[in-house]
Amino acid sequence: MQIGELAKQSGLTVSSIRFYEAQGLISVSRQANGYRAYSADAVVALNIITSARDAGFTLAEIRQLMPGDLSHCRDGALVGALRKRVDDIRMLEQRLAQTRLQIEDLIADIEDRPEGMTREANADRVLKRFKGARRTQALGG
Amino acid sequence: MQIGELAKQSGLTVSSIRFYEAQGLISVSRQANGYRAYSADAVVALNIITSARDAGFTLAEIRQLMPGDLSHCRDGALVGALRKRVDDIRMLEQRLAQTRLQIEDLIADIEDRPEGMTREANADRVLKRFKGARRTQALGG
DNA sequence: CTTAACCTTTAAGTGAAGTTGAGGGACAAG
DNA sequence: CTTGTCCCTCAACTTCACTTAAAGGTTAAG
Repeated sequence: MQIGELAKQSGLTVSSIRFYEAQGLISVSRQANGYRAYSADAVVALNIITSARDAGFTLAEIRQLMPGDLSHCRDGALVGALRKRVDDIRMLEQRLAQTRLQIEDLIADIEDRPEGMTREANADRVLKRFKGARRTQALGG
Repeated sequence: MQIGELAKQSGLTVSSIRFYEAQGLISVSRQANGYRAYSADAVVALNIITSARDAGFTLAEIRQLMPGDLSHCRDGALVGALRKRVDDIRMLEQRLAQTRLQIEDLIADIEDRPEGMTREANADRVLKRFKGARRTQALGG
């Protein structure tokens, strides 16, 4: 598969794919003419990258997480790579769940202001809930 | 409250708060000496902005969504956008969970290698399953 | 009156994540 | 052998979300 086809299948632009390669997130072999030659795995890799990015991982973080080439894994190495993938997905899931809970709390706070409560009283009420709920906010890693 | 105090209470920097103001996300009145004068509501507003940003909204989007006055939060645009984001995250979580289960099954399968099968034959067997399993993955979004 | 900790503005700088453009090569169809 | 559509590299540009710097005003304490 050439880069244009991969772009279509992954929904990314050609330039983004080249950019990800330059950043060390993916690697690729070349045809005799210098064109990049991708296997179907590349679509999966790009989908993982996109999901991770959507979940708030930086490209630098994703570079750490991405296994090199799954097809070169043999026996123990393959299981190792798969386990690592499972761990990565678990991390992603945790981050997503946390973000979602934070938003759900926020919606509840916005909507639950009791009738007749002053803005200031509500602000206090909301603040108290925030301080409890928003401890684990930082996305960095 | 002056801007330094608001920065402490919100966990943002003074410069971020001024930046948000310059971007039209918040407004503020002034003391006689020109200093910004914030009410307790500002802390809540900044927490909403931070949550929305963590959820992937750009500042431009947040500017559209932010109610001018917190007491009119029921107006719905903000809550509606937040709910949609929650739905998106839920879908992503489901896909990730499914992918993870597939990989975990696969690991179990590898470790269950039939007696007498060479490691290489097993790797081939597993890789074929892997490619099959990942076809239904659709992590993107 | 000085010092220190606040605050003000405007402008420029930074880092992440790409996008765009220049200048060219590869290759199939007519 | 031109035309068109792919592809290549490399460098510059853009957008977003801030941060930092420069130059100075305000206020309380000693």
